[in-house]
Amino acid sequence: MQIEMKLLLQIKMNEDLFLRNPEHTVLGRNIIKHSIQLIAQFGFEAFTFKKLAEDIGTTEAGIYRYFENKHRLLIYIIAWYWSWLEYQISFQTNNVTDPLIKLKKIITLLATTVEDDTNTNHVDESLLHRIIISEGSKAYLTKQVGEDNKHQFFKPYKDLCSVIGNVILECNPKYKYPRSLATTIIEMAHFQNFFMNNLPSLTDFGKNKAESDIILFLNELVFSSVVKG
Amino acid sequence: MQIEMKLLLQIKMNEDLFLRNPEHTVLGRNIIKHSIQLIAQFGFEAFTFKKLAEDIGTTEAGIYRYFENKHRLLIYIIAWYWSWLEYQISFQTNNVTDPLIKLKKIITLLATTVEDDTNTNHVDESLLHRIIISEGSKAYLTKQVGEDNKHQFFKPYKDLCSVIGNVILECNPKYKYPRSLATTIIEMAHFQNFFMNNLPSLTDFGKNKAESDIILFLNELVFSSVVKG
DNA sequence: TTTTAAAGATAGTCATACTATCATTAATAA
DNA sequence: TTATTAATGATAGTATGACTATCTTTAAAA
Repeated sequence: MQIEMKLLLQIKMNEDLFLRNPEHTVLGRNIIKHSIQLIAQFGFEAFTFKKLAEDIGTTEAGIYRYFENKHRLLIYIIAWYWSWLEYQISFQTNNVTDPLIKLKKIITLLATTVEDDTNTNHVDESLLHRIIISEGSKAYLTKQVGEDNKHQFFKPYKDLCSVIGNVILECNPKYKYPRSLATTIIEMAHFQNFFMNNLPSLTDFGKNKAESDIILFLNELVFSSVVKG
Repeated sequence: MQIEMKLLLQIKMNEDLFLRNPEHTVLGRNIIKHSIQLIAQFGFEAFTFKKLAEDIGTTEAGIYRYFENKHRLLIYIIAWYWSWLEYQISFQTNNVTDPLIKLKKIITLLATTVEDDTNTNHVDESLLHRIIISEGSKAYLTKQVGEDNKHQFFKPYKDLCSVIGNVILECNPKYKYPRSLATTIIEMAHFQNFFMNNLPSLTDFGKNKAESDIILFLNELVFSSVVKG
């Protein structure tokens, strides 16, 4: 018998997002796992707590003990993703001194389809990445955005934006729009992907449908404005 | 008594979007008018045909005679906006020979809060602009995007993208990503506005909250990559 | 062994997204 | 003018979604 050593990555989530911490119980982790699967498969609009409950083999009321409503659950898994991604970025750009290389690496990480991270048991990052692409902006494009923001629900996204903004400033301390450029990179990494696969004539990647082309576009866009005379 | 001359702007809409043409009847025009008001006020999620019917003074069934469901109605008014905007752009850049000036003008038009166009009676473009900002991407960020695309529902958006892409190519025939840059301009003109007003720390416009700053950012972004050595 | 927390089971409320039907009104054609 | 048809009004009804409430069972901790 072999003893397995496994470093489990735990992400600390905003307590206001849930009624009962889903990380702490089997049912809770099942809720996260199956909601990621269902939202990725059917889209957020068609996703209901009833279907989720059936999928898990529990009841609707059981889900409501963890999450107030499906919007909170969406914000939860999306916030989780941004936190995880920020960790990935800090990990993968560790020891990189050249900020230009760092920024390039970040763009690649943002625009590349993620593989499932085996350090997180119940979360399939590859599915989550697809959710971010098609549902990500629905987290904040609501009338409650102000309320949700007061609860700090968007902190992971803001933190990521801030990290990227700082790397941009390292590249060029005089650049005037580090945060707006950061959100542009994040949003466009995902929108161009969505367009490429669903409305290809809105992009220049219709033929190849290659993520690498999106990365080239973003690099060209970012480095022309950040690095110049 | 004075005879008023008024040029009424009529936009030809995709027939598949409606069951009965709303432009042709009083009730139809009321549906458009009031849905724009209600969606702008309460957001698309909270918008229902029942509320719309009550607002107009008709019944739910009455609305269903014009639109299959609220998503089609959303696509309708958004498609209308893109068509109207393309007309505005062609009008306002008419006789401008310098493509750089043309592109600058386009960026300004995209990022500036619209005033109500008195050539369109039942449509309040200023409200529509706010809808585009917070609900615009919900038109296509769905699982039915493929089906809707087959119906050509996104043609006005694509046409606008194509127009802007061509101006970009006029500026620099060698530029490799005219369409992706066009969608980036369009989406960012609206997302930066939304962020500025709702999640300001995601932008560099939090202090002033001025659209003019968004325009400066977009100009800087676009012209650095389009025009260079 | 007692207490408590979590989960299961079931029921019920209210709103939303529709569909169906029949009567009324207004415009148009014979 | 009347007959016909198109649009609307009025009303009802179904299925589903988004919850809330309550009661019982199970499992873990004190």
